Amino acid sequence: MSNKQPIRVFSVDDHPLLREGIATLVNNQPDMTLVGEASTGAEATQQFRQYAPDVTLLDLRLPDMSGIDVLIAIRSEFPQARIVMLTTFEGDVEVQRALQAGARGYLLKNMPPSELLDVIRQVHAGKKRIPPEIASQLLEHMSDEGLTEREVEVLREVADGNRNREIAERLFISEETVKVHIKHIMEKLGAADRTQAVAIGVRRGIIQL
Amino acid sequence: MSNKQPIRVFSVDDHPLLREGIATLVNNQPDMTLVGEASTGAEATQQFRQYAPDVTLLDLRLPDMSGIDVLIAIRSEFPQARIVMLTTFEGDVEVQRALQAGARGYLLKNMPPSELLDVIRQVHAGKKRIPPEIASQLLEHMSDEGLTEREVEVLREVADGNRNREIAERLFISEETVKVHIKHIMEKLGAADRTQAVAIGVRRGIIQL
DNA sequence: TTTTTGCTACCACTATTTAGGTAGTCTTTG
DNA sequence: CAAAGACTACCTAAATAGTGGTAGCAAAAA
Repeated sequence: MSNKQPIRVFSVDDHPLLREGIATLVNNQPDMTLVGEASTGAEATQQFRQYAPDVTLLDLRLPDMSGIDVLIAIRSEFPQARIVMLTTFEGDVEVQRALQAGARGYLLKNMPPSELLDVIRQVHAGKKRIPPEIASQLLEHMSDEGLTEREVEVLREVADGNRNREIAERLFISEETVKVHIKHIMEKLGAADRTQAVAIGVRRGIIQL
Repeated sequence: MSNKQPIRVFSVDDHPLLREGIATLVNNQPDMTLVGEASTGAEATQQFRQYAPDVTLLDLRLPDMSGIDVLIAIRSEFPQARIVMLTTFEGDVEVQRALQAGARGYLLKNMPPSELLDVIRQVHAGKKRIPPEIASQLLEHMSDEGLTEREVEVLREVADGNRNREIAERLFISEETVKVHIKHIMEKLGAADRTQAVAIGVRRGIIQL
């Protein structure tokens, strides 16, 4: 039973050097082959159809679109697709959304290669694999249910240095309503003021600067 | 004259996958050899003495210390060291400090491998090499001379959601002085309020969340 | 259908921030 | 040594932000 088909791996990342590293690593494994590479979301969905990989390594941030959107696009067409999200850092909001969207694994790019190989094998075997340090982060913020769409929108305006009156004009609502939104944002994020709300929002990946 | 010694390259980065990619790429060039790798600042300075590389690729963010501090440490011992900074993103403050500290090149990690090889060869030949998109960013903010140490300190406190009174207590100065600092910070960064000052500070790499 | 959630809006009041100016001390630079 | 920059401090006044409570409406969920 040692003559199984190798795991067909597909890598999507806009860092050529990192792709090169993944390629070298994967192709050095007897039970894996890298079948394709893509550097944008558009390429990714297109090449997925072409190569039908067993496991896809998908960067969270791509030049043309969010990795999560790519994930959703691929899974809407291939619901059985096994996709592992790869990212440089740890905004827990993104993790949560990725898992809800059907990611089978989540990896930080600074992890040892053995970890990556392990996750590929586990995910290929049908399991899910999320590293404990990420999982614990998730649990930590399960309680504070996320911001609503509108609240995120307001938070973005706040981060741009707009005052409440300006935000009101830009979003076509009253200044009082803006205050209400900001109050809720601060409550949910546990922020003392709007500035810390922005800081926390960035740290958690709710908004990006 | 085709039988030159190969360029001895040394790579310092805490991302194993990226190091693997660099290693593969460099070792595939006829005129280069990778002579060593390090993943922390401590390892880096130690191994630099050991390997005496021609060109060093140094990540800006390392787990134990800033890449700039490593740069300074190495160059204080080996002033002729040719070091290229590598980073994922573009906070122009860091670039400026790295160049002032004697970096010979500055590269974003998402650049094509050919660019990396090009920079290695140019820097080895004694030239400096900064990509135009980074150089232009530098010029853009040359005018607004940077924040002072104290101002950066205050900006960090602001980002933590502290009010002026709290910042005053934490820094053992009067609330009025805090106001003055924040006023100067906003002027220098071109921010409309403290919140935007934090946002801009993060974007420029002055502070990190 | 009743309940909940999200978005909207207003009021009153307090707290905080921002803008403007002046000025002393110390260190670094020319 | 004079000049410049950095840090400190105080004052006044206006603008903005934050707190707390009430409430209507529509859509989604129970």
